Amino acid sequence: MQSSTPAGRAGRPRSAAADTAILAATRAALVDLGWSKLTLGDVATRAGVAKTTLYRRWAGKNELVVDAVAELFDELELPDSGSLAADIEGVVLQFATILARPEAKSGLMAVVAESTRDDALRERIRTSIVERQKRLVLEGRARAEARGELPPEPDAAQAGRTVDLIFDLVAGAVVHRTLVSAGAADEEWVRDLSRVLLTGLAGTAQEPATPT
Amino acid sequence: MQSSTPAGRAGRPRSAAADTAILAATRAALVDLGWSKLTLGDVATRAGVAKTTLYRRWAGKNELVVDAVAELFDELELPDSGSLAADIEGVVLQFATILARPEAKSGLMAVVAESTRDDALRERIRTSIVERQKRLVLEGRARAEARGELPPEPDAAQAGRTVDLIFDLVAGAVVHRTLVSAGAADEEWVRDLSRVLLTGLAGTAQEPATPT
DNA sequence: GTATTACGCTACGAGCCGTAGCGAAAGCAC
DNA sequence: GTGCTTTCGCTACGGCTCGTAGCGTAATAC
Repeated sequence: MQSSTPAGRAGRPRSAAADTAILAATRAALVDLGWSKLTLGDVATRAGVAKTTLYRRWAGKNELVVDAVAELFDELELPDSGSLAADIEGVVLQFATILARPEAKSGLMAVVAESTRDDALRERIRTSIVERQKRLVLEGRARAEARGELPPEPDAAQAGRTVDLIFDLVAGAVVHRTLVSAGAADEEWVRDLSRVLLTGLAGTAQEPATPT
Repeated sequence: MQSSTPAGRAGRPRSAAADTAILAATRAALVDLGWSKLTLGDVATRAGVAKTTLYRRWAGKNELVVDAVAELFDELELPDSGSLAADIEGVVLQFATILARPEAKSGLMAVVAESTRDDALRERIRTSIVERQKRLVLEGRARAEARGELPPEPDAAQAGRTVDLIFDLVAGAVVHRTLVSAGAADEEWVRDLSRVLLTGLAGTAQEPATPT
């Protein structure tokens, strides 16, 4: 591990404590004020740093909030529950729990909205938040195939498309449920969701699961 | 149409032309500037009205953009295509087409983000945009039951939950695909989506393609 | 005609933005 | 230790947008 001066740089190193303080202050400000009323001056005051320090490290409000929110999603893990349905329900519940926090809600959606007009920002969101969680889908599918719950997908292109689709489907559903419908993504809802995902609409009224 | 003076109000009536001009100018400003750089002064100039006129009709940026975006989604219709899969694909493609427009993307997501801290705004979004489209799910399910494609749902509470779930699932998936993954919600993607919805994950590889 | 309301215009204080400039502080190389 | 380099805190600034107040004028109902 290279120390705080990675590449022979001389001079006073940047305070790592300031970084964490700023990101924490950003999340606190998101909770108290929301996206629109959040000002960088206020964040700097909360973090105990000067406003200029903040501008030296982040280009603006968008990038700062992306980094502050990204840390929230790093704790996501795929529980090994023994069945595909339980795996899905477990990880979706984790995701819903994170997304229920006010700093995640207002922050994430706001930067996504901004990213529609800023390709660099969208890439930052994808690499630091979204793409890192796609591993959960891949891992879940691999486990399900090993258990015999899902047939192996021979076509690689089709498999990739399916992974992307599942990811958009699950993440989008939780987001829409939480933010737009303003409903709780609780265990009952997650159970219904996993049932539809596994058996389809026709299977919702019937007895679920019973994998071949 | 009732004239511009609905209930015995005296005095000069509000210009209906100004309303449409303002909403159109708002959408144009969303395309040119996006949400964050959109200013009410600019919208007023584009619409050819005074800034004070704008403030007399809308409380702020949020409410204005909700109304401006809501008009985009009124054209949604459920095509009678003869099968549930085709119905789903048709209406999802319509939704995706609307959401691909820049004024819909940036405007809708931004107000949704704001609504996480403003209950009145979220209600406005739900009543003027979201809830009105839930009829599509209800109508599609009714048609599918009539065709025998879906079993009737005896439990009313369960049926309501399923409708909400399907709505969150479909709308959320299209939004996530379009905005976060930055992929095209084209015919191929929609076909995959409807297949997963109808047959579940296990069915995706077993009965592929179904080439038209 | 008269009352009432909407409209266009101007002007204003307030707040935030993003940057510049300065002196001081904190490490690194020697 | 002595320098060198970079970061830090602080202050100040022009510029922009906000949302409102005030005024005279325009348009309609009675």
